[in-house]
Amino acid sequence: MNNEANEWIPSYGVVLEDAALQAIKYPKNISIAAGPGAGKTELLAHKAGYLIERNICPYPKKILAISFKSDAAKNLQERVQKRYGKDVVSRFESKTFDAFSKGLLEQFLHALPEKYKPKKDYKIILNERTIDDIVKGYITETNLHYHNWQNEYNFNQLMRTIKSTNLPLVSFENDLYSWINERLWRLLIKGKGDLKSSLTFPMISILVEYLLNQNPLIVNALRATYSHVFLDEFQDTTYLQYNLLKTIFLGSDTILTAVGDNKQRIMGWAGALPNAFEVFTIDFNAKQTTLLCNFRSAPKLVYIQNVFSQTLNDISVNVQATGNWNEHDGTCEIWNFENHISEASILAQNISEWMNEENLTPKDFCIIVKQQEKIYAGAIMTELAKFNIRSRVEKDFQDLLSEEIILLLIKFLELSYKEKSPELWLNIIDEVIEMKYGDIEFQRLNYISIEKELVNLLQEIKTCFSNLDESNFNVCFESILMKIVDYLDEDIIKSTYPKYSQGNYLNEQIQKMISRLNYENGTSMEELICDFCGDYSIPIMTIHKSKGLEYQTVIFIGVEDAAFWSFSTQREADKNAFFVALSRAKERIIFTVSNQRDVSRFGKIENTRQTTCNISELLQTLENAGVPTINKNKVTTNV
DNA sequence: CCCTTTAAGCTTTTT
DNA sequence: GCTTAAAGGG
Repeated sequence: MNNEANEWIPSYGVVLEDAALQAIKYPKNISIAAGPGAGKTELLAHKAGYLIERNICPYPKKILAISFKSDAAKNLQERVQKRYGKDVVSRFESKTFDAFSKGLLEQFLHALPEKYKPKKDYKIILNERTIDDIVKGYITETNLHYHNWQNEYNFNQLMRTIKSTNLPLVSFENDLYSWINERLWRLLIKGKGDLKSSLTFPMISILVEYLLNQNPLIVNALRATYSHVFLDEFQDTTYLQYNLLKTIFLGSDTILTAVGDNKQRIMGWAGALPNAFEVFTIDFNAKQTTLLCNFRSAPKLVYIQNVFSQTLNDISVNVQATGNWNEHDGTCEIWNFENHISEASILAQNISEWMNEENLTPKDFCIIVKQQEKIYAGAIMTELAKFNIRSRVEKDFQDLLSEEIILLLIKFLELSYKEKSPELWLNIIDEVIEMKYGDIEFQRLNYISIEKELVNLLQEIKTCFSNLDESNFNVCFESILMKIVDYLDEDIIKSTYPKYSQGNYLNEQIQKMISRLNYENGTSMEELICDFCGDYSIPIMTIHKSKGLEYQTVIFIGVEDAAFWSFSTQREADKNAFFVALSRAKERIIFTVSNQRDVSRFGKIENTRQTTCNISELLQTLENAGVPTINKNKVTTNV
């Protein structure tokens, strides 16, 4: 067996470094520090393949993979499918922490005591601000100690109280927050009048934690279901999530694999544990290992990342650039400007030249800012437009482009102009069969009539689009999308993806999509969809949104005190953020600094460099690694 | 009405 | 840490 295990190699001809192979085969709890570009998704996908193919995760046991973002969860699921196929992926559950706990709550709702049992059709509260109105609108009791309590509590403090609630509920009349909190929980769990039973995701975690503590049999069932658990982006685990993890798996035979990078811990302000890996290693007696390859960045950039990572509060290892590179490949420079106007025009000029000389497309670039995309990238968007280069703030599209219904609609629209793509055709047919005829036996399906219906739909889409009333685009396009929704059947969409049953959510997403389409007279369906998917635009985003992504060229605008305002209080977090931005680039990264910038949102041009937080420490580290600072002030521009 | 104090926004995910 | 609007006091 041991011998056999040593001979195992990853599928698909993928080459993994030794440390990764060891981590895949290690039979106990392990934590893996995987820096930028280390191939963490690939590692987990192959570990899943190894465990299932080798029967180390024996049938009918499963592997559970928990991520924080739905994109990451989906990505991992798809990678396992791609590398190891249906048999492996059918026993691999990749979901987000919230999806996992929501699933548990719904599956075991009956086991909760009546007073903590939400209604079956409870609503999810995403926007916590609405809780303020609920408290003021629905809690009518009076408190002897706080006659005017509605105006005496601090909203953020109340949010913290909710998230640190221990069940069963206790409340003291003379403790304002516990008093409100108890009433709020009861109110939200059961609803009142026209207020439906409603929960936030942190509340779901707390309820599930309580449920499991009260019902050891459910815990045992979970332990028996999952022989292995993968934890992705582990540095971002919150207190609630970690507790739930401990409640379920601590002391069990289930083997845990935690992957992540302390150096990319940028969610601390949102409640991530300060030392998740440390705590995990101790609690679960886990072995620690570190991956040493970077498959993303050119050698010079990896060198700079190594130097920078030594200034971070984490064990520092020298990572090796891996791939088809020459020793001197990679460009990193700091560009200094007098003001944001010259900065924008010089950058746009350079981007245009790079596109022409190196045959790059907009998607090879990314403009990253610390925060407030429209303020920091506003000027460059205008300048790029003068070169006929499109750019867009990706935030407005990212959420929409990860909505299941939007992805479905896009697929149908794509098929209406890509008639000769058998891959897309089969993919859609598969999906339609699963959604509409999932419970019908394989042999009894009438493929011919299913295909015929689809052909009819595509024909209708084409006819409708070619007869489009150009002055009334939104209405006409909506009718096209509604044809697809009708074809799939709204009720079936809602039962396949329950989130669309909530309120008007489905329609809202469709309306958002229509409002973001860039139609001018004569735009073809293909151009419309490709544009919507971002094929023609340079993406503009914050560091947080860029995490996990990579680009040939990265432009970081505004390495200035005014942008890194939290640097004096959140030094580590901001340094980590800077490291995340630095490590997005495959071949070239330019950092810009401007003496003046329009950052006030009220049209006041301000000095952005000299305040008290003094971010220049970061630039100094780069200069020490040999990064040149280039003064771009001499160039004359029309201001 | 003017002055001081206080709070919120700034970076965000999740069915 | 900095900016701005809202709220409270005299």
